[in-house]
Amino acid sequence: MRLVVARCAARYTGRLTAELPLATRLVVVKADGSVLLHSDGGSYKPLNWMSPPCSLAVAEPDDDAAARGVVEIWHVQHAKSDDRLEIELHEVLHDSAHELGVDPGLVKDGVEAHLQKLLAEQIHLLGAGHVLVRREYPTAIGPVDILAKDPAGGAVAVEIKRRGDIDGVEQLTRYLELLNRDPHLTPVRGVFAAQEIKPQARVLAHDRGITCLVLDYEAMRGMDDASTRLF
Amino acid sequence: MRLVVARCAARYTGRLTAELPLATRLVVVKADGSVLLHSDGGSYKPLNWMSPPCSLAVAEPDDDAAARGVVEIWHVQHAKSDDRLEIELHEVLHDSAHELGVDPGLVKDGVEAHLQKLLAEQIHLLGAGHVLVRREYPTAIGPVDILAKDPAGGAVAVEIKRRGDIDGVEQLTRYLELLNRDPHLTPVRGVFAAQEIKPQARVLAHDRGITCLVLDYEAMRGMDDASTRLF
DNA sequence: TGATTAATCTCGATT
DNA sequence: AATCGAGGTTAATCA
Repeated sequence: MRLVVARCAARYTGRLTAELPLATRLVVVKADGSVLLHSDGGSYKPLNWMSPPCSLAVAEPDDDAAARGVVEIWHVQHAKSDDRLEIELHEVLHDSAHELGVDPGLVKDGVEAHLQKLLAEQIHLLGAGHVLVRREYPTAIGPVDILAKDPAGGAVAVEIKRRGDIDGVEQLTRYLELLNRDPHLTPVRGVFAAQEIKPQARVLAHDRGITCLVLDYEAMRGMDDASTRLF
Repeated sequence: MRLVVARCAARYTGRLTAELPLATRLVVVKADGSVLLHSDGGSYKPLNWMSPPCSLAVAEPDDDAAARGVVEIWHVQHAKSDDRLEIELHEVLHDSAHELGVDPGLVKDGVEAHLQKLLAEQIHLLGAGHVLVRREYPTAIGPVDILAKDPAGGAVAVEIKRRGDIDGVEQLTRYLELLNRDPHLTPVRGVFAAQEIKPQARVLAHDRGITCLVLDYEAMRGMDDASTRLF
């Protein structure tokens, strides 16, 4: 990886044409030849970039460009399309190269999946006497996280989220609508379970007759550890 | 902007939880405190990041962390949510800071401008035998996008929009009113050209005797590429 | 200003 | 390989 801080201007042509006026920016050249142009603000999206696979060719400026103060011109050409990025370097303030090696990559911890597993094992958290029917109970619009039965034999559909937001309630509502069309299941009660439930979601859920259940992830994991330790 | 190349591990908690195992990466700290963790591959999206507004606090490792080889711990906390990014630095290979200043930002060449250029080059899209008179044909209330002549020698005024809405038709109507006062031009026919024309605009245009022309940007760009490749 | 939509989207999963 | 859908999306546009 090569890091260059420089006063530069750039032009991109491809899906669209765009220009970057002269300013001081960070230019990152990754091992695969891809290039990122970052300013000192904004979010993670670069001002301009070239995705791999691409090639980088460094050229001397012609007389005209040199007269404008250009020191070097970088031509970054995409390998599979005619997308190109042209960077005019006017003043290089920093230039360093680093060996980074291959990255093991991001490991996403499926807290939501874990919560589902734990709640299935600790189904009594829905209330005493509840019984698990199954996880990932299939419907036409996708599986419901958990289907259970309450002590009276009534069906209970559970939607699990890490953060309980309005769209989670909407999702559960759609499932309930479908499940209630099944004469063997109806009436189906809804439970919206999450580590944290937003006030708006709570109001909407209440309005639709859906029960809210706040899950204590740490406590549930503790229970899980305790039970596995017993056997 | 601060650039750090380091062997590091990271953990994010927020909408989801995710971990980055120990590896050598680029850490970018922008002026607004936002942080990017980049590997030496992939596209412009960082492996992990924190968007502004956020704050960065550097802490000494506790004994346990120090025993694992941690030199420094960075706590990056989002200002408006409980999103947090924790970076454990194990070995700092590079560390430099740079003053970048404010960036003027990306200037996208408007699709509308590009459409005008393309339609001027592919003026036959108005119908066989049409000839370009000029782009940006001046009138008292501003320039008409394109003035052309049809095979019979009649003047054609074209208004180009990305999204054809009612006010675009109104605008073209005003131009036509003015142009038709010129005895050398009148009668001037109107063409309302856009990538997409709203039904209301289409009805109004038809009512005023204005022709609607839907432009296929991709196809027109393809034509442009083909023609430039020939010469 | 909040909602909606497009993006040089990216990224993973599934067909 | 191609397509589909979600994203800690981001960014622009519209009401």
